[in-house]
Amino acid sequence: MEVSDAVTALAALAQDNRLDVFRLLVQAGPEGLPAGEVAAALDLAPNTLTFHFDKLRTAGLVTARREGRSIIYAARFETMNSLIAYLTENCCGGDAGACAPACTPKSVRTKRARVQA
Amino acid sequence: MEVSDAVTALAALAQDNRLDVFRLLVQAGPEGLPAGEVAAALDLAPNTLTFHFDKLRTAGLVTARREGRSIIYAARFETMNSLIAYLTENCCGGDAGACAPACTPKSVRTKRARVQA
DNA sequence: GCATTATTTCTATAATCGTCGAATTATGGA
DNA sequence: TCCATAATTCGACGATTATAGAAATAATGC
Repeated sequence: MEVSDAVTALAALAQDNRLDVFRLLVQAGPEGLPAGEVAAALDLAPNTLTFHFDKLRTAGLVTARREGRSIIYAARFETMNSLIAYLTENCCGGDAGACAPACTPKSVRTKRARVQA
Repeated sequence: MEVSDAVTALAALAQDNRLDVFRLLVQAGPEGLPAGEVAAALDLAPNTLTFHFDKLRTAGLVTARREGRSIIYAARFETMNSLIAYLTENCCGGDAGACAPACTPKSVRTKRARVQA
């Protein structure tokens, strides 16, 4: 992931409502949610929501597809992966392992020797 | 980590120069770097740099201490950890493991099917 | 075609952002 | 003390942001 891509993704997530939107979409899973449902869940005006969706889509964090009258937005986990990977690398840059522990989520175990640099 | 803290930290990193500053400080390690050295390395005006340091400090991502005439800024890995942990959790919220592969730094292989990046 | 629903586009606005020039504070050395 | 160095504070500026109201577009059913 490029620096500029990281900045774009970070900026997309650096706003209350957008972070809420993204978390909701992550929770919803790969099938996503219609824009209207997101609007209802988070109590956001439809045009405001479009504005935020645009930011997320530009950052590659969500996809949009039409389904009947609705437009379904879904989280793009790949991009989120790349972002976390980027942050992890840059966080651990000089002092490897400093951030590694935090990167072991819930049930998934890697329990491997961390990067040594 | 609270949602608002995450937003603050994300916003702090969501800017080219600030992300560069933070990466430089991470590279420099726990001892940190004098502001002037950062300014020289990234070719930033001292007052502009102060502005950015303030954002990073407010987000808890860096610390500042005076040493003679210089003020030494250092990355706070702890906060970065919390941020990555927060993102990892919220990224994998509905679909645990979806982001796990990305959290394995550099040379560590999981040899599990991984989400395409 | 017309009405309804779902979402976007357009226009406007207050607030915040990133940068700059100039002045100011703080420290150390002659 | 006076001077040079290091960083901050202040005031200003154009640019971007987040939101809102009104109108426009797209899809569906009658």
